[in-house]
Amino acid sequence: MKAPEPLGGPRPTSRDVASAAGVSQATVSLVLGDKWRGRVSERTAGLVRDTARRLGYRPNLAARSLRLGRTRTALLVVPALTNEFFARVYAGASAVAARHDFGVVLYPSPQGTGPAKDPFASARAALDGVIASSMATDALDAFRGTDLPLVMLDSDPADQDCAARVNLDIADGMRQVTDHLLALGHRRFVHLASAVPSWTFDVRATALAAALGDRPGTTVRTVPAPLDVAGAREAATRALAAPGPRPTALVCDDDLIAAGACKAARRLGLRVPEDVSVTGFDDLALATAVEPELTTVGLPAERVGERGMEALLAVLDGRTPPRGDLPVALRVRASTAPPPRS
Amino acid sequence: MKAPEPLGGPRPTSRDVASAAGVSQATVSLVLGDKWRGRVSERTAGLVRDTARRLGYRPNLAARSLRLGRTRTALLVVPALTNEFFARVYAGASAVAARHDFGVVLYPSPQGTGPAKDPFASARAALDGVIASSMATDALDAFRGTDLPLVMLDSDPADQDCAARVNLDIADGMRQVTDHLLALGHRRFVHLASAVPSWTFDVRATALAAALGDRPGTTVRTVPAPLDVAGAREAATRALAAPGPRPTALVCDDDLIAAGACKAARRLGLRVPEDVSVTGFDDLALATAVEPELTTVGLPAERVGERGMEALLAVLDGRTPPRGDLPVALRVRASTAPPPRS
DNA sequence: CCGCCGGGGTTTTACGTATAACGTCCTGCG
DNA sequence: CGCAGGACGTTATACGTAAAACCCCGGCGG
Repeated sequence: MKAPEPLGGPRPTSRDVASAAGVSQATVSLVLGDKWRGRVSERTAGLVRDTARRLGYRPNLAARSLRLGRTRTALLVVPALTNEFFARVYAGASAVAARHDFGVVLYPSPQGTGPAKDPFASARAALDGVIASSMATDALDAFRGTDLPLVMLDSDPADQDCAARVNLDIADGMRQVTDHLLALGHRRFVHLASAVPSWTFDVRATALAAALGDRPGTTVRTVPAPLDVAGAREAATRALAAPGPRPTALVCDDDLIAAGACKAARRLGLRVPEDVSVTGFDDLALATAVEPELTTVGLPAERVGERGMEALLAVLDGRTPPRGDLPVALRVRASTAPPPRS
Repeated sequence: MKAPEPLGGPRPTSRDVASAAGVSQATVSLVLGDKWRGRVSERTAGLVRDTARRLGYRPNLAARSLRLGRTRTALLVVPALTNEFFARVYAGASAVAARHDFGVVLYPSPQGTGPAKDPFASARAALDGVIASSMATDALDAFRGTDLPLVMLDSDPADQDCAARVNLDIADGMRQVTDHLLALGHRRFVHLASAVPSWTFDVRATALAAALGDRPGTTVRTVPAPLDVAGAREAATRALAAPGPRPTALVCDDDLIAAGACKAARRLGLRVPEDVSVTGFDDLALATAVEPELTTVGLPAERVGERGMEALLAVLDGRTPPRGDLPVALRVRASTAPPPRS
C-alpha cells in the first residue's frame, strides 16, 4: 500500500509541495534552502518542511545546478583504482565531500578500453573543480589551462600551475628507510625505482642519494622496475644476479616492487631478511600479507584524499587552502635485518 | 592569441554559437544533436559545427538533464573500492559507460567517516539507474522500491526484485576447486568461510557441500573468517590447531583469507603445500604476490562490471538484458599438492 | 493623519537546452 | 495562374529551482 507515491510517475517538485502546503513555490525554496529567517513565520516553515517530507520531495539536482551555475561535484583524476593507494585516496576525498554534500566523480581509468576521447565530454560542464594525481599526467594536460580550480596530489612543488597542492613528505620517508638500513649495517644498496615518470618517484631517488651522500663507503645502483609484482621480480632478479659484490639491501619504490623483489630473492636461493633486506613504500594490505611482512613506509592515503578535498573546498570558498606536507612513518617489520657476515 | 575564449568568464552557450553563426539557437541544437536530416542544409550544419568548435562550445549537462529528464548517469553501489575485485568491476562498468557517453558515480564507501545519512541526498535526482553488489546490503535497501532500474551483481537468483542480474558461476568454481583437491587425494577439508552475509559466499558453502556430498569418506568443517589477512590468520590458526586429525586442505572463500591461512600454517611450522594445501577465490594481484602463489578461482571482475552496465543500458533502452552466468576458471598454482603420507 | 518600516509572504525572472509548433520561400503540377 | 507541399529555418515553450523585486497590512513616530 505504498500507492500514494506514483511509482512509475514523475517525482514531486517544489511546486507540488507548495500547492500541497498552500504556499508559493518561492516559499518552499526559501524554507528548504534555510534562507527564511525573518521572511517566513516559524509556523509556515514547519508546515512546508512537513509537507515536503510527507510527499517525499527531493530537489532536482539538474535544475539546481542550472540555476546556481555550480554543481557541487569534483573530479578525481587518478591512474587506476586497482591501485589500493588511490582507492584509499578516493575514500578519503569522498568522505569529506559527503560531509559538505559534494559529490566525487572519477575520471574513467585510462588503461580501460579507452575513455571518451575528450576528457571533458562526460565531465566538464558538470564540475566545480579537479583533484588530480601527478601520476595521471596524460589525462591531466586536458584540464590544464581551464578556469577550473585544480588541486594537485603529490606533485612537483616547482610546478606552480595549480590552485593548491597536497604532498606527502616522501623525502622524509625515504630518509627514514635509509637511516634504518644504515643503522643495521648495510652499505651496498640497490634502488628498485619505478619506471613511471612522476614526482613521487623522482623525489625518492634524490632523497636516497642525499641520505647516502654523506656516508662514505656506501654504494647504490638504480634499477628501473615496473609497478607490478611479476615485472618487478624480473628486474630484481637481474639486479641480484649481476656480476660483482651482491647488494645487501633492496630499496623499493613501492610495496608491489618489494613483493616482487622478495620473490626474486627466494627464487635465487637467498633468504629475506637474513641474506638480503628489502623495503617497500606505501604500506598496502599486501605488505602484511606476504612472508616476511614488509618493512615499509606508511602513507596516510585517506588523509591525502581528505586534504585534497578540503583544499578544493577552501579554494572554491575563497579561503586559503591548508599547507604543509603530510607526515609519513617507517614501519619496521620482518623484511629487514643486519647484512650477512661474509 | 587564445584571447577569443574568455578564460575566467562564462562558457559559451548554444545561443552564443547561434548568434556567432548567424542562425537560431534551435538550429544549433538540432545540428549538434544530429537531428537535422532534411531540416537544415548541409552547408548550414557544417557552419554551425565549425563555429561550435571554434568557440569551444560544450553543452551544459545540467540544462540538458533538466530538459530531457534523464542524466546519463548510473550509480554503482559496492562495499569498498579498496577491495581489488570491486575496483575492477568499476573499471569495467566505466569503460562500457564511456562508450555510450554515460557516467558512473560511486556510492560513497559506507565504511568511511559516514556517507550522507540519506543515500539519495547526493545522488537520486541525478541518476538513471543503479548497479549494486549484493554485498552492499545496507546501502541497497535504500534503493529498493524506487522506480530506478536496479541491476544486481552476484545476488540470489531467488530474489526477483530487480530489473536484471549478472552473476558469476561461483558454484562451478567451487566445484572445480573441490574436484582438483579430491583428485590430489585430499579427504579432510576445512572451509574458511567469509563471515560477511552475502549470496556469493552462501553459494560457495552449498556448492562445496554438494561436491563432497557424493564422495564417501570425506569430511568438512566450516570455520568463519573475516575478510582480511590478519583476521583470517587467527581463524585459520584455530582451525589448524583444533584437536583431532588435522585437515589437509583449507578451502578459502577469498584470496585474502587464503593468504592469512598460509601465514597461519607457516607460523605453526607447516609447509604449504607439502603439509597442507590452501585454495583461494578471486585471483587478485595478491594471489601471485605471496609465496607460494595461490591456487585460486579466477573471476572476470571487469566483465561483471561491463555486463552490469550493458544490462542497465539494455533495460533503459527497453531491450531485454543479457542473461546467463559468467564463467570462472580454476587457476592451479603452487599452494596445492597431494596430502602428506601419514 | 501621514509616511515609513518590517514581518510575511507572492510574482516574476533567469539558468541553457531540446523540441513542438509555426512560418516562409520556391518549385512543380493541375 | 493558383496553390500544395517540400526545404529550410525560426519562434515559443517547458523542464525545476533560486532569488530578486515587489506587494500588502498593521503599528508607530512625527
